[in-house]
Amino acid sequence: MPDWWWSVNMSTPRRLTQRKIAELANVSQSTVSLVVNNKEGSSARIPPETRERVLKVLQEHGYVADPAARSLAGVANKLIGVFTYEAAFPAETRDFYSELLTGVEAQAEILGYDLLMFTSAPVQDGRRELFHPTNRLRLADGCLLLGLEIESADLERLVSGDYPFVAVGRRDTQNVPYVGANYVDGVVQLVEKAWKLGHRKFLLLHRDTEAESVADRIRGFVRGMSEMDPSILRQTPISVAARTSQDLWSQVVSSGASVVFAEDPAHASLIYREAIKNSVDVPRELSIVTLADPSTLFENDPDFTRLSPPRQKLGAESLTLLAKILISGIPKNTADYQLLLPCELVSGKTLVAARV
Amino acid sequence: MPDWWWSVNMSTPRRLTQRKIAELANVSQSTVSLVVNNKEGSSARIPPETRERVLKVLQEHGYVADPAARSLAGVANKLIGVFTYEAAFPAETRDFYSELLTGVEAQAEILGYDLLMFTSAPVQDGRRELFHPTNRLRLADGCLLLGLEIESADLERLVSGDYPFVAVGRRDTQNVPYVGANYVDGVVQLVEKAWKLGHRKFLLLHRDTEAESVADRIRGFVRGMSEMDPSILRQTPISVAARTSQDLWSQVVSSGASVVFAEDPAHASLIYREAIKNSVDVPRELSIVTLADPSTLFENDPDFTRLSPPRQKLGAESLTLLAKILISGIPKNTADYQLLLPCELVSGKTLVAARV
DNA sequence: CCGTTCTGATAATACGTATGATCAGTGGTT
DNA sequence: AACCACTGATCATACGTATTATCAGAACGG
Repeated sequence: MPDWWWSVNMSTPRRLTQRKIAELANVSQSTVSLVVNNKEGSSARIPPETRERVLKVLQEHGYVADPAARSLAGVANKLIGVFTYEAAFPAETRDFYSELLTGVEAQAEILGYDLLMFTSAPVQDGRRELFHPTNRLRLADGCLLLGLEIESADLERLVSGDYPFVAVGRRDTQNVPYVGANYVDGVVQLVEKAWKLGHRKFLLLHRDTEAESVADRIRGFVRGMSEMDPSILRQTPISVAARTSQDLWSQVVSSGASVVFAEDPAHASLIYREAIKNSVDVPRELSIVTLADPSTLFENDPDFTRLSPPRQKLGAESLTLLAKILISGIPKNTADYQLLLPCELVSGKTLVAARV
Repeated sequence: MPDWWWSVNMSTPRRLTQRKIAELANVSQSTVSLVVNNKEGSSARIPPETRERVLKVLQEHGYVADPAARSLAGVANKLIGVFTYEAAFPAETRDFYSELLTGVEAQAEILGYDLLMFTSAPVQDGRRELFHPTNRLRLADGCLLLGLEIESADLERLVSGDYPFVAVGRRDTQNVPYVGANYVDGVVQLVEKAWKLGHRKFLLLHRDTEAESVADRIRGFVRGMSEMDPSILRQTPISVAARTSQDLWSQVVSSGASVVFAEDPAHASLIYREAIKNSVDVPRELSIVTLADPSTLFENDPDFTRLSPPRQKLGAESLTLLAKILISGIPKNTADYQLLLPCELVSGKTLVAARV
């Protein structure tokens, strides 16, 4: 950060304030406030004439209340914070966040919320830090948390701090409101489907992470396999995907699998390319299934048979849930505030009957 | 103002305030503030012991200043508003905004700004309205304006209202600070290049819009052509692109052009497909040049020879410029605050020598 | 005519932070 | 002793809005 930075001085051009409106309309500041907020009833009696007069002045001068002052006075600001553990827009992370944000944005538009992106959070080890000395969480009415992995410590601190928030994606941490994708059931279905197509030799490759969304998919795989045949499950390799393309391929070959479940589409893509290189026909000799939508970065990918988490809907529903929480207060029993949305199953072209 | 406004009540869980810290550290609130803001000098004398003691309490309780209160007290909030005339994240507009926002976000991270996306602005005729009764422009220190077209009225109002802002993209309106792409010179170069390759029959198709960025490209085309040969320019059609694929194609055919300058990559894409359909070889029989980067939505596009506006850089530089304005105050002479960045010229594969 | 209720509007205050003005004390100088 | 310079810290106030309590006057009922 450049060092002239902190010298920022808001040479505030004097704001248009309620007091000035009051002077112009020949009333008191209180009256203006009451008119602005459309109050009426026993405690705020304003006859139509006066109201009109004030409204006219307000209109003419394009008055807008200072949100900071409102906030300080205890009024919600219709401001939702959005925290992403990684930069949200760059190409690498775009596929993941962009869809979610599309949903969030659309819903924000509908519900009348503005979005506060916490981009100033200092980056530590490639990840943004939620709780830093100058975090601005409180500026927002509540906050959405996005990220493959979310620090459990952060979640606990938010919960114990009574801060209204919603995590996007299922979370293991206690009392965390979230909206996630139902990966378990989705993967179970995919396993069933492959099984019915005659596959018996499976391989599951997944990313090396503790993320709940990945764990859920593994869980779904295990459940699906054990529903089909527990003894086969026992011989089925479930491994972290290798780093290099070649190693990945040898994982596939040495497993002897007829169908690979690649949790990460990027891995599916690499495997597919290696298959071509090694003259292995996909899907006739090897079926590939992936458990998320592929990145747009990988062109020339086949139309993978896959699980498609409803990312836009996840974003939209998260915001809706947060709005609910904001209105009805922090929930005691968060179980009511934990939502799982079904994944779509995309047929694609990379899963066909196993060869006999 | 909508009437749900007041119904949302922040059941504020009592904040951790400077006063409480003060009690715990046995000092006054003022002292805490001074420590928090790291003040020193003649007007704020705090001996190391006291400072340490206060810092320790601050640390232990994880105190964070209320941004609303700070803002009210006149401190800049390091908050930059981002206004897009269309939704920023959806696929249709993603190509345009996403690159810009990537740059903005990266720079915001560097300069320590948070971003406020004005998503609550009501949509009128498919476009968001900047000045609406509940606009929250003032919540931000300043604002970035994104959009192919920007209402001149909005710009004037911002200027006359002394509101710090920067438009992304060159603007005709007086006294508007902006960071834009130098389309004129870029297109001139492209014209020269085509000319040197022997092309004499040109066609320029552009979108039907008053947007400055489009006008600049047309201007560049005209300048380039007239530098080559004014008499040929006079015979060169410069038209609004037709709506349908077929009409577009007949525009191309009837012009007899050996090279088409398609301002909008989407048009280039359609023309390319029609060419294939009509067994016209691109680029050997028809060269195609486009004046922006193609959308990722159109797959199977060739590698168009094109002008590539530095969108990420545009975003980053806009934020930098706005930051400068915030520090040094609203400029009187905005000429110093109008920046044009050079476009990159991508060679691509769709412009080759004209047939003799 | 007096107490009561109702009406229209305002005064006063709270929200949490930043900062210029101020104050009490201390040590030094003439 | 009177004056000054300096230190450590606090007081008081401003920022703009929301809201409660209050007030002056009118209308009303007995």
